[in-house]
Amino acid sequence: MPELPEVNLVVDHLGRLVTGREIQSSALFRERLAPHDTPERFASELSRVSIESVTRRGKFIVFTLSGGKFLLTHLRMSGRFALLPNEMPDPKFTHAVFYLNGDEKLVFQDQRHFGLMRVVGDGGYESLPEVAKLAPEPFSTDFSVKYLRAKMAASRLPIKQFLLDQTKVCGLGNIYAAESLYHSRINPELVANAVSTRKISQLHQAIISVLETAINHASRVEVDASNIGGNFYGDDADGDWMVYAREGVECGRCGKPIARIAQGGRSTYYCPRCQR
DNA sequence: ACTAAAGCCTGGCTGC
DNA sequence: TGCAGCCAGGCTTTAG
Repeated sequence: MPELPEVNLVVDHLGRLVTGREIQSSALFRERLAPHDTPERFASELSRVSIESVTRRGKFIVFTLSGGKFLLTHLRMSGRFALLPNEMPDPKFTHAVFYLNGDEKLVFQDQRHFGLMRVVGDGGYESLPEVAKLAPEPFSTDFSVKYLRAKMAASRLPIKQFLLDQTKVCGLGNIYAAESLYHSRINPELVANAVSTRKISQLHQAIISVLETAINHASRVEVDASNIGGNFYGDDADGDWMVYAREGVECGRCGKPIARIAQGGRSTYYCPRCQR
């Protein structure tokens, strides 16, 4: 489900709700949520520890715990959290529960079972392969035009699919990849290494501004503690999107209907006139 | 080293 | 109303 701005929102709210609190005990109900841990180890590692901070790297959520431990979480398509009173029954699709001080529990729900958790001890999470190979954070100076140009020069993927590769650009998903291409007026089927230097600069700027706009939008949204999923645009709202999920709708710039094509088994939305 | 396709899951929606 | 087929904002693994 979530892309960088949504994960950012989840991290903000979790940080506000659970930073400084103690996890008294934990339970893992679906083993494959945490394939590196047994339910026993998951429960024992995540008991009597406090949550020092909640941060983000790419689309991973990082709980920094006392004792030098971390809990790395990825929401994938449908993962979300809820902070609930202990006496409430666990909601549908609850795969892990963290019982906090104060008679509240943080539950992790995941309808599609794609989400992942991993308990990390010595060595920290940054050296884990799935984290180490991530591209630089899009708001960092490491994510420069020069960096993007070098990565694009080495890829023969259509630019849309290139943008979804978290080792090349991190934080974009299907929505914001399409939006970034719309704003920089690049055809999604254009091969990455064929994009002009000038267009690469525009794309670089578009990625940052599209993510910033969404994060700003998210900051004005109230989140219910019982549904911390980051879906701040609602299920079928247009959001601020110019192309995503707008097939057939007139382009906001030129009036031509937005088109939808399939790329790598995913839908891509774009304006055939503005994005030649 | 890079790319294409299948796979992981469930549920909601559409069209017959 | 039922049912098949499609779709969904992510990522990994396997095969080429």
